[in-house]
Amino acid sequence: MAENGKQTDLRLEDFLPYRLSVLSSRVSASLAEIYRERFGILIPEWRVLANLDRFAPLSAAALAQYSSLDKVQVSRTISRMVKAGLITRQTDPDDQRAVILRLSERGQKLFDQITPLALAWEAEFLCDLDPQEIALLDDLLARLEKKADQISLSGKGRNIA
Amino acid sequence: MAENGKQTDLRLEDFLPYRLSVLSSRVSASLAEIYRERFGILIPEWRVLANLDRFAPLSAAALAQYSSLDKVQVSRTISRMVKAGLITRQTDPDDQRAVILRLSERGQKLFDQITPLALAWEAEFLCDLDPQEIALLDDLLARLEKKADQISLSGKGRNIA
DNA sequence: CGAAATTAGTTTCAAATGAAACTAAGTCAA
DNA sequence: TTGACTTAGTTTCATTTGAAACTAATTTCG
Repeated sequence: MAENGKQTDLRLEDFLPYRLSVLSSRVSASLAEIYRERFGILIPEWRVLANLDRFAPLSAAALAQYSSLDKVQVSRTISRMVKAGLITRQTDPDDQRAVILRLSERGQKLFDQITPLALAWEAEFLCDLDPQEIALLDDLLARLEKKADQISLSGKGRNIA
Repeated sequence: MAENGKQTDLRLEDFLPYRLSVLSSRVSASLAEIYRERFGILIPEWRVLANLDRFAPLSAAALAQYSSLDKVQVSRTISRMVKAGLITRQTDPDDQRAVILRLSERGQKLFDQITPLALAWEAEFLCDLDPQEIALLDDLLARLEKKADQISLSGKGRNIA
């Protein structure tokens, strides 16, 4: 974040990639603690719950897409969640390679319990910003997300998960 | 990011912790590729270079503080960098437990080479925002960083790295 | 002083990660 | 068809990670 126009030194704490990394890590760590302590799940489980709540039935590949997890993570996460009775996994009759994933009743209930806490955490996190500032942040992030997509894509054919 | 006031559903792609995590991952992956391909170093190395450039001489503990790395990461990173001839590590004569870390000439030269590319990457990343928007983003992030510190600290006595 | 507690940094060990290999199923084209 | 190619998801294996244990040095205070 070049506060001044031509910056010759580099202050790491002003460098946007560093700031995003530190901020994101702290935010994730704080939320992960809630998910784990109160509900016994990890962040990938949370992402799966949220996406199946909205989009089920979903294949593992579609779930990976929606949740920004790679296919190995998805495979392991759904195995854990099936074992824990949070989701159901059945073979797709139209394509025996694929699985059809849905929330179980237990998974739905868990998601419904976590969601208010997650939203409350977010609200608390944003409580010093007024609605206009939140809308601004939303817009700025959306534009940076778009830019990051461009940059990622230009970085050869890597799949960014 | 509750665009609407009382949100009953949860769209993961609007959930700020998720957005930060995905954005940060992509940004870090893109930069890490530059560091690795063109200079053969990892992100922890980059953080060490940047902090020693500004603050050397530094102990490992101080470096951990400045770079938001935990002490194990710092220990391993400085070992790699000493081996690669990028930094020097000497025992502090005033405290034989502690080390005194400095950039070597080679490390300084490497840092001076990487910095313009890192800043150029950041400039490219931000190129769709005008200076006023960048200042705004800077301010919003600073406030969220402060909030994240509060939340982290309140989460018992965990050391957040 | 000298025993207990603390601190700096390293090492160990068990868990998490992800690239690449793999299995099984489906598609395509000759 | 049927043999080559692609795709879905899982497993393997080597690497990365970080908490906890450890070593060595310093500080505290009885």
